[in-house]
Amino acid sequence: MQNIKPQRVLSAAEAVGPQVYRILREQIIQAELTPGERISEAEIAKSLSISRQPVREAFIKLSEEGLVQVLPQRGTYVTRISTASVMDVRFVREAIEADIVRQVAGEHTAGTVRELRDQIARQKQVPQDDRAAFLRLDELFHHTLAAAAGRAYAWSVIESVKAQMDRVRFLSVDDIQIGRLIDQHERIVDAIAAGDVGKAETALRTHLREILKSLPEIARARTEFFDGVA
Amino acid sequence: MQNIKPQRVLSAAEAVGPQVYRILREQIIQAELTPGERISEAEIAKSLSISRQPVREAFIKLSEEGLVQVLPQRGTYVTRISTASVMDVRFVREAIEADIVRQVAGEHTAGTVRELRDQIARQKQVPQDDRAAFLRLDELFHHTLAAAAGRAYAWSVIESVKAQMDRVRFLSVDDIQIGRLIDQHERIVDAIAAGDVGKAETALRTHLREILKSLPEIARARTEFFDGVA
DNA sequence: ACCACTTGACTTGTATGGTAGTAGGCTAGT
DNA sequence: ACTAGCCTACTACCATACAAGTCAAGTGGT
Repeated sequence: MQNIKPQRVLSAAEAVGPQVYRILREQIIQAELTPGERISEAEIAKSLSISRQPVREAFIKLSEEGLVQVLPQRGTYVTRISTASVMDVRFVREAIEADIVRQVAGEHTAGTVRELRDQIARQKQVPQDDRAAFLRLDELFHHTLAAAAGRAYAWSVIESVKAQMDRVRFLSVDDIQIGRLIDQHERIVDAIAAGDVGKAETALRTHLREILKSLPEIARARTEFFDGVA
Repeated sequence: MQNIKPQRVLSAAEAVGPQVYRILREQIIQAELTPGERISEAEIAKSLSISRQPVREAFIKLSEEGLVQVLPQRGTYVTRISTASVMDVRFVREAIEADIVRQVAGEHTAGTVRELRDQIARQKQVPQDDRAAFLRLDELFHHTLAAAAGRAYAWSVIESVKAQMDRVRFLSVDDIQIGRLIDQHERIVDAIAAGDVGKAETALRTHLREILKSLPEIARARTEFFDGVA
């Protein structure tokens, strides 16, 4: 007798734990699981028709990323966003990407410049209100920079770290900003094309500091998502 | 030779999983668990008189750090050191620490300079053959720099990443080097004391590139610890 | 001699049971 | 009415049982 399962959302090809991790991570970043919310192993396991063990492993990984807080024998909670930790993450990201972009500018190949300019063109076509789409393209842009420098590992470090930043970016409300961010992308690529290492670096650092400007405003507007220690 | 008594080596105050992780991590870095060696959940669980579950969680974390490779239904192996991944990690570390030392030099306080010089004095007192002792002091030195910049989080990222480098450093054979490393420490601190941001940065970058000089030699001398793709 | 196949002892992955600890509501006692 | 203390329901953590895959040695047939 075939056991007809209610359309399994999880792939059988991969271990279940990592899949649960990715699902929850996505939901936290997109604020579907709201900061402060309590989540439980048993509940999520039940909703996915799996056991508690893989869920537990996902919780552990999320807690290492600072997305949830596990209190033994008490419960697990989605962390509130901390402005301090966002700035910490941003610092690390800027440091790594600064060296990446220096390298790209130093060995600038025509191919990558063309690719980057192409991406910028696509960024401009994104409708003003579709923030998620722009964020995906922004992600791709930075990833492409890392790939062009042959720094796949460095990018993986950034990825594992930048979730805290992404949560904030997802909350951003003012769509006007997108235009400015694209301008900054253009400045970065221009510097790379010109082979101007210093200018490329400062352009990138400026770009990644943009979040600092909007952060206080967002924290004020969405106090329920942030922790108290401003 | 069966080791320790059934007496519990693990603390009851902390969860068992993280403790196992730290134990195994230390053993891998110090090459007590040799590259290529096969380890099993059940075996380690038995030797520590615990169940497989915490060991499994430790394995997962080690695999994320690239210290072991988990092959489902086949086994778990201590990874061989890859020169490529050592260089990848080094790149990330240099990028982060460069920005840290820039910051420290920019806001140089007399207290930290004194502390750092004090540490250098202690480094000089380490006997030539006690490499482990020097490595501890070197670790402390870099950690102090990060702390002085108020970058505890950035340091935690470095720590979670630098295991691959530490494995190599532990294999270093020539004790002569230690003197040179201490000289480099002094140059870094001198630049910080002088408030010379640029000089401090280049001094640190030079310092962290030192490993690149010895790496090929070590890889040649200990081929059994390294993977083939040189 | 050689090869297809079986078998069984491994491995990690998942499920489930048991334990200690916490939190908050409820009861019993004042 | 009020409070101390128990009680229940819940939690994460650990242990144990089961499932599924891998691999190599062994077996029987050709």
